[in-house]
Amino acid sequence: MLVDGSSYLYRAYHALPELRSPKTGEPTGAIYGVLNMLRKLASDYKAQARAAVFDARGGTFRDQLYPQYKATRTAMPDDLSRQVEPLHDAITALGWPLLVIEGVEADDVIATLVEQAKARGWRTVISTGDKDLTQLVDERTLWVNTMSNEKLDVAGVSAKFGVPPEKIVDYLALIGDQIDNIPGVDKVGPKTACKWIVQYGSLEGVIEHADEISGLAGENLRKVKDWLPKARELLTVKRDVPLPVTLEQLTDGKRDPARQRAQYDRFGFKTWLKEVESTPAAEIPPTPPAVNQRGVRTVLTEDELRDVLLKIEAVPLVGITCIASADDPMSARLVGIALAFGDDAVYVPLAHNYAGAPAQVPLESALALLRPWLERADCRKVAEDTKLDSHLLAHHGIRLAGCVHDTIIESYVLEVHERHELASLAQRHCGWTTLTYDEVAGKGASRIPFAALDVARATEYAAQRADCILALHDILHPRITEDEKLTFIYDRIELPLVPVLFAMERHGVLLDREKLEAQSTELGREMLGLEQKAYEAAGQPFNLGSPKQIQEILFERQKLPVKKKTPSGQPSTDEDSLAELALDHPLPRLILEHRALSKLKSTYTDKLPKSINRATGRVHTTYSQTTAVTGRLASNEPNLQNIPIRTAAGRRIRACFIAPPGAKLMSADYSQIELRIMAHLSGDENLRRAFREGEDVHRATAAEVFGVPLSEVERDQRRIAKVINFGLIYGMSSFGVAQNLGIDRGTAQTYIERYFARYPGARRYMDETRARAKQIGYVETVFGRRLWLPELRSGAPVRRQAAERAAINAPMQGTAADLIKLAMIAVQKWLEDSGAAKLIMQVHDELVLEVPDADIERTRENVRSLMQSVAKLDVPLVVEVGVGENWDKAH
DNA sequence: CTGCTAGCATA
DNA sequence: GTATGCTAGCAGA
Repeated sequence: MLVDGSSYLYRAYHALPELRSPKTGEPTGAIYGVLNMLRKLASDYKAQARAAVFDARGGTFRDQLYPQYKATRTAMPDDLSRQVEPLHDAITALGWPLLVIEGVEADDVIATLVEQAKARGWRTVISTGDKDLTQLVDERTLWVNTMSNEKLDVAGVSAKFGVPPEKIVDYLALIGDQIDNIPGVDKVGPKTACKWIVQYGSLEGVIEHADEISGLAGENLRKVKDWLPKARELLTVKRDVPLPVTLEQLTDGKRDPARQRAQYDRFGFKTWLKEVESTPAAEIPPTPPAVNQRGVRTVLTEDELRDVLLKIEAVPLVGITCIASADDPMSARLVGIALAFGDDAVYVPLAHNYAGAPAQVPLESALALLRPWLERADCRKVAEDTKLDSHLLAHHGIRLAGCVHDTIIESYVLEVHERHELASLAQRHCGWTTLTYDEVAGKGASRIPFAALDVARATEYAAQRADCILALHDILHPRITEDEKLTFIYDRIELPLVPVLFAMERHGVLLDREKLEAQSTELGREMLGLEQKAYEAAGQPFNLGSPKQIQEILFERQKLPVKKKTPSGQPSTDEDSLAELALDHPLPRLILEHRALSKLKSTYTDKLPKSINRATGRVHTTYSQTTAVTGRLASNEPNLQNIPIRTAAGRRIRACFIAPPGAKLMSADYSQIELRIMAHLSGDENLRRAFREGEDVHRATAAEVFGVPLSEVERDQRRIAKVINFGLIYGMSSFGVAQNLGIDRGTAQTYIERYFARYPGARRYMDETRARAKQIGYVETVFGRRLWLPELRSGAPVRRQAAERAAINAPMQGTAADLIKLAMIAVQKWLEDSGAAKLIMQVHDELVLEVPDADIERTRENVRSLMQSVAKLDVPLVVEVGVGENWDKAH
């Protein structure tokens, strides 16, 4: 709730009858008017953060931009200026945060806070008498004039002014602002301004077509067209002014009844005075913080634990978090459990083992007591990373159940771009500064195992976490349920996926350790040979793994031409540059070959055997469900989603992913999933037909772009078409396509134009996506997963264009992610009900299963049909399934 | 030991 | 041109 105090100050002063204090004779009308408004707003809207914002005395950056700014405005009448200080006092006594920032106007402060709110996914109400601020309205930002009771959302702004919020500044620039002394076009008022903007799209459009506009207005337009961009700049609110506060700090302060009494008495506000006097200070409820923090205690005996058990069985939802002995989920063990319920937050230490540690409930007896509650599905829990807690408890033989919610996932669904770890969430949503793991356990080398941590300190940390989990859930979950689309993503996709990923991680993948080690040896041998040749070619030995040394040898000693530079201005030695140099010189080729081998050896053949879990003999990656902003999963420690496939040497590594005796690996991958989604989203007839008729889509594209029959498409033509198809998914430019194909920009542009001529629906879709995203501030997948892209409105072209490309790509990449997640849930369900195979990996558009030999045919057909029928798009979904003794042969 | 850059593996 | 994670080298603490 952001109130433009200054706009109301003037309006209240002029609109209300002159009012004076019977006691002191000082003017009070504006004070009364503004306070009255704030009272009304406070009762009309419950806000998580609020501020009354006023202009500061003195100039702003706009005066520098335009010396005549507000030049015609007369000085503030004395009767009004005398009311400013008392009003500010009264506002703070009311408990409202007050903002008066030097050098910028209230408008800019409000705009900046609106941006902050948007970044947090919050809704905002701007209360102001100033129509200029309708430029800030969007799907989550409402404009209200509390004096006239007028409310405008996006549709309201368009209806009132005839132009949408993002065109308001263009519109205002044409009309001008008499009050601020910003001239517009003479004889142009709301009607003409609206007409022109609708006709030419924008202020730029109007200026471009100035010569075509007839009549007096047209003449006047031509006179001032060079001025108009500046007028617009003056009228555009700044959304990024530095502020001394963030939204989290704009919570209601304490009301000060004593000060209120003194003020109201002095001003002669009798009714309010009575109100304050009749409510004893103690009874005035302080505005509650977003949530109450719970009482924290340590549970050290079985009796206490039994007591806790009675309580958690009686409450509808318990916040739970397990404390682990180590970072790696598969080797960590339980050190303690924290629970939050009702007014309590408790920590049950179970394995603190430092000298002098208090006696604790023995792990085994505690788990025996808690097991029924932990394993019961109808004992409802909310955790902050259910998958992690499930692993920890599973090591101790407990199958955690009843995790009906997960705050990390709630945050991911609501605000994918934010950080989701608990400390950030608590700060953002509750305004709480919490202990972090690094703070209590130390970081880096000085980190101590949690089991060595003082129980009191551990309690503070752990119980606080459980407390935050429950509090955050109360804040986040309602925001999901009030939105049908986000509810689907949360309830039907993300939450049910958690146990699927848990099972995959836990089962793990089998590697052929000997084969990998043999490859390491062989790669090392080949690298040595290349090194010798490289030293010879360079005339001296050097480190082939050092870009810096390569740069010295190639560009300083051998004086080879620099093809491109790194972002830091160094001559680049990346693959493209070296490949170009390799055409004329021997050394770059040797470096490239060495690099390729070195990558495979260091990242894969050396590292993968080290990641085999000693206890299980398998590799257990961790899938992060809350990393990728598009909705994809990410895999780490080790990353199993970037195992090589393109080169022969790379495929040998893939061949080291094997099935146990009596089983095979099965790979099921969606064919051209993102292009199919584009065909669906864009509705392009030509593209849809190609997929419906089962054509090779790159070949079909080549036929269209090069105007040849399908059967006569040449290899090179298909290759070019493929690059364009991918470019499309990435929000391509001619520059990117040119770069990729090694052709000039003009030729690339010609290809793209021919493409769009043959697929007009695709072009329309791209344009509409960009425009709509800019208008509403976000893009979404077919299933309603939402990505906010505030940079779409950035003034910096590079950032804005990057956001535009993300806006094009995210719906396609994200819908693909939604689809395969739904498929995983369906496949897992089938496997649990009637299959014998195990899901073991996901690589964005591919699922990998470990299948007993006897079950292969059944599994193949069921997995295929489940994946293909997971959703009904406008084009068929096609899944290709392969089976083999290793991952390479399964393709 | 930590944090950064350059480079490169995947979809 | 989209989205990731990991490694080696290197500089500074």
